[in-house]
Amino acid sequence: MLDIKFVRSNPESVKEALVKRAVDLSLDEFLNLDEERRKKLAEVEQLKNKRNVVSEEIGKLKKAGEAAEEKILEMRSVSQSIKEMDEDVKEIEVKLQNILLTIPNVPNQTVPEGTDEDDNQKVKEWGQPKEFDFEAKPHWEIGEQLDIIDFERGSKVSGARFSFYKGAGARLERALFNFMLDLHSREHGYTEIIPPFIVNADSMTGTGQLPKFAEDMFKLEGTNYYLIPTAEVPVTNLYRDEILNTDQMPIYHCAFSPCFRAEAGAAGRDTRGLIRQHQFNKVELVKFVNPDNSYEELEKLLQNAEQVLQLLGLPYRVVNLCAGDLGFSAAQTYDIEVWLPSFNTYREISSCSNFEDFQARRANIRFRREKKGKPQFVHTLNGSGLAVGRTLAAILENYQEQDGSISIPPVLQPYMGGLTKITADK
RNA sequence: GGAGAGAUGGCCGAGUGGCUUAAGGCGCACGCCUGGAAAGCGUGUGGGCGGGCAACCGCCUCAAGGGUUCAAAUCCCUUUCUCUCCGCCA
Repeated sequence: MLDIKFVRSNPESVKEALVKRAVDLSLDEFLNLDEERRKKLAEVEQLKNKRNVVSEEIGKLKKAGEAAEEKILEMRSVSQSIKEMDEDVKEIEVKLQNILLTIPNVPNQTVPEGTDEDDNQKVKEWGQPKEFDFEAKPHWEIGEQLDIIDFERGSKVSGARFSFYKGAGARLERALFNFMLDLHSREHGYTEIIPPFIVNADSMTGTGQLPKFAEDMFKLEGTNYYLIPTAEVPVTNLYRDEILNTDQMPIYHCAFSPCFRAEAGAAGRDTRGLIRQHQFNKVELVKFVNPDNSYEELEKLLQNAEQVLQLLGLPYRVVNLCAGDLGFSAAQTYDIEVWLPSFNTYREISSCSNFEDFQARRANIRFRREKKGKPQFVHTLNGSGLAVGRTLAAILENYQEQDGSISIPPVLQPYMGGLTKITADK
């Protein structure tokens, strides 16, 4: 959410940002409502002041045993007017809030212009895509042939975009997220969190999923609960409505969670394999930092996520998302894309963003620079570190051998009980 | 799930319709005192919104939302959360 005072005093910058993002939204209604609200507010506050003053007089008159009927009658009608005007103001405020909640964040200065992913700016490439001297198989075929992933029974038991991990596949998944959590908590200074996997609507609003993206999520029928689409939601909302002390900042959390996504607009896309599932595991990195250095923190966050791929020996590239491809809440985002041989291309495996104070304002997360200073909003950042299912897919594809087996990356072998290879016969 | 009790400022805690612009204490900040410190004394000490260049002024805020009243922390209703007991349960 943008600061209403910022929108009021910088309408041109906001309009420019909307154009840059190719979002069709007129600010004029908002600006008019804002002016109307302030006008009515001044009027009703003046009446309330009168009521406060006169009510006190009535109290004194009554105490002194004097008549106060006339003033009481007058105040009765004043109170009625206040009630009506309060309703008007409230109505305007609801409208303003509804608009404000649907205005996306302003992209930062360095975000490249562009309308879709083709305009994203390549920042770096790491590793060489491996040349296979046989035909590289897609991970779903490998998974089925090794009997470590079962898509068919996933469909039977749940539906499309669900799957079972089995045997060495289940163990590999577990090895991956344990490896990631150990790396981030031991080497990178993140405090580990296991959050609730179900949250309320306030939390979804705090991070920006609601009100605009309700159809992307699973809501539990008859309740106010949602399955989380990422650990970002519960972990960012950890400090909702709190004022943090400077000495506890910056806060780094890493969190494991399953993620649940309705994939409403993705019918027909990535229908096979692990790339686009309704449920997948992810290790998420979340930071709460001082606004002064949030962009340094973004670079460090990106490096922490990249490190996972480097240690796993998976080739990847980093792109700086253009304005048109940027998520609703983000001011800047780097995507990390891993090489998938069967797709013959790079696919997103992590998204690292600085939200500046956009989420902090929605979720009301503040801090004080000095002990007696005014509270101000923190900057929040997060990034996948990494999406576990996609990482597993990347390992199956990049580490496949001609005989159909999979070699286990050395860093994972301790997590696999020393196993170095997954073969069909086991 | 059943029965009951609660929710007041950073913390503890008073307050059952107007003398509360939330008592008192703790904590914190500043000052006095001191060679320095402690103790003591004094002053100050939440958040949001609106107006104003500012000093400052006004409004709102006693879990949240509604209601009664000229006037609500206080009375009524709803919701949320916490605690106790019972039942069930990984």
